[in-house]
Amino acid sequence: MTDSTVQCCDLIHVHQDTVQHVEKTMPSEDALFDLAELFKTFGDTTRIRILFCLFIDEMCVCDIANLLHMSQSAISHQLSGLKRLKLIKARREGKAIFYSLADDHVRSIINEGMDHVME
Amino acid sequence: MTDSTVQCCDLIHVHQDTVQHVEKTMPSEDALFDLAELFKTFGDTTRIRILFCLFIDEMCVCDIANLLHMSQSAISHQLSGLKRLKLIKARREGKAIFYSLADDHVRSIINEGMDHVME
DNA sequence: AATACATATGTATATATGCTCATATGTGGA
DNA sequence: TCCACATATGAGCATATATACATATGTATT
Repeated sequence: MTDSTVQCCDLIHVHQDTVQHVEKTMPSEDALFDLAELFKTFGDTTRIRILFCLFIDEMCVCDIANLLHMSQSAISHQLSGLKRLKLIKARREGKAIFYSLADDHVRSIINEGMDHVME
Repeated sequence: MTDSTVQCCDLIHVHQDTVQHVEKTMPSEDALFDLAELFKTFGDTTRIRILFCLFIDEMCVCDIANLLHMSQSAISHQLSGLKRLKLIKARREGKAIFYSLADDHVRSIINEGMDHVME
């Protein structure tokens, strides 16, 4: 029994080739962290609703707050997180700051999830 | 100014047609909840790593626990959540219970996310 | 410069969540 | 039936997080 063979369940279910295959295809710790952070971001109805708003058009903070019936602070905090992950971008116009989707990848990920939920 | 026109930012940025478009395309509360729950599930490195294991082959609980160097209890708890969302399915074989992906949709959602993270 | 407005941000709090530990359930063998 | 093994599950704890509240920052107008 080698290091990469896992002994468990009284039998050896996971053999060396499977273990190696898993270890080869398992993303790096960094990639796993980023991936989890991305999905975690989509894992909140407020953020998803914000993104659905931006699917239609760019909007300023109070536009979104009004549309979603939420406080300016709550929306601003969430926008800050979305911006940190580069899912949205900001554009200043006078006193207002308009947010829009950074790229269409966001849309396709969420649509992919929606397809699964709706089926 | 009608009900569906939002007054904010001293100017009316969001006009009636935009508001209506958003309200039309915004999924129902139930759909938003399910969607968030789905992404929330992918938003944890343990669960993502479990799914990456099952991408390769079906595995029993202690297989996964060994591979991921985690406790049986922790893995079992997470598998329970994944099963509740019908992302994985279980098959009993004697004392062991083998888990596998419920469908390939899971794979495509995660791959879509991975594409975004990796670019 | 002073004020008003739009947004950002720090802090606090309530809730959610992931893991551990202990224990229960289910299965097969002696 | 008794025991060992694989898994499931309930409770508790530590951490993470979403929002509210208060306040700071940045911009335009007068």
